[in-house]
Amino acid sequence: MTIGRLAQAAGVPVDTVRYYEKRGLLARPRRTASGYRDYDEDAVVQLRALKRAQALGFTLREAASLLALSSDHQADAEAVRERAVEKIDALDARIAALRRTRDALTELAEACGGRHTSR
Amino acid sequence: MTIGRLAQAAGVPVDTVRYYEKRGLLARPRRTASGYRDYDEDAVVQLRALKRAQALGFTLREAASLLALSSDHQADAEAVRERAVEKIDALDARIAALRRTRDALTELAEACGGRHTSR
DNA sequence: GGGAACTCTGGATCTAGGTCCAAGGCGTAG
DNA sequence: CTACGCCTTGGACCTAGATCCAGAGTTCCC
Repeated sequence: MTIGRLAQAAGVPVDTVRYYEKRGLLARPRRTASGYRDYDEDAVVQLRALKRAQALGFTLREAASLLALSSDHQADAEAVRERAVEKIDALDARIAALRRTRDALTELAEACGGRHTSR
Repeated sequence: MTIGRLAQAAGVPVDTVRYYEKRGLLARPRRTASGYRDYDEDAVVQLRALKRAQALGFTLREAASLLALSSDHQADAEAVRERAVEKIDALDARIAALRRTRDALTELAEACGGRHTSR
């Protein structure tokens, strides 16, 4: 699969794929005899996952480390588990903070004669 | 209160305060006869709130618009309520997405012989 | 009154995360 | 074989969000 097809499949510009490779966020693909990058289906999955994590507010570096976590098959399980637990705690903290903001806004909406049913 | 004291109180560099003012994210303070910015206590609260929202992953512009929402006393209540509800929906979506990521990591941790008790 | 510490403005510089050429080499349909 | 579109690299350029000067004026404290 050429870079153009990968980009299309993942919904990102071609330049972005090359940029991620340069930053070390995406594995370097094989090359064809003529030097073209040659990707497989896994690359689409990885690229989509990167973009998803990024949309959640992680930096690219963080997003990459999240992905690396689940695909690192040679690290020993205990180490992976530890890093996963750290990430989980960080996520919990963020979720709690967002919830507090949400609740503050709900109060505001209600104070404005709100008809926004609390979920 | 001088810019230095404000910065200190809010835990940000002085340059950042001036930068926020230039970007229109922070109200322009009065000036002393000699031209020094002169802030009151409200500025500390505002600045802290800005930083808190930013830490949650909002851009500065978004953070400012969140704050504006609750301190806009001349807009009519209904309009404020509508905007608040929009923000709430966006927050809910983000919280849900973070929770999905969190759950995926929990599974991973458990697959690694996890002893991380699910909360 | 002297000096350190603070403030002013304007502009240069930095990182992250992209986006956009230019000049040239492939690949493929007709 | 020729077009036309895709691919290559390198480097310029862009926005957001700061951070860091320089050169000059102001305040504070002993």
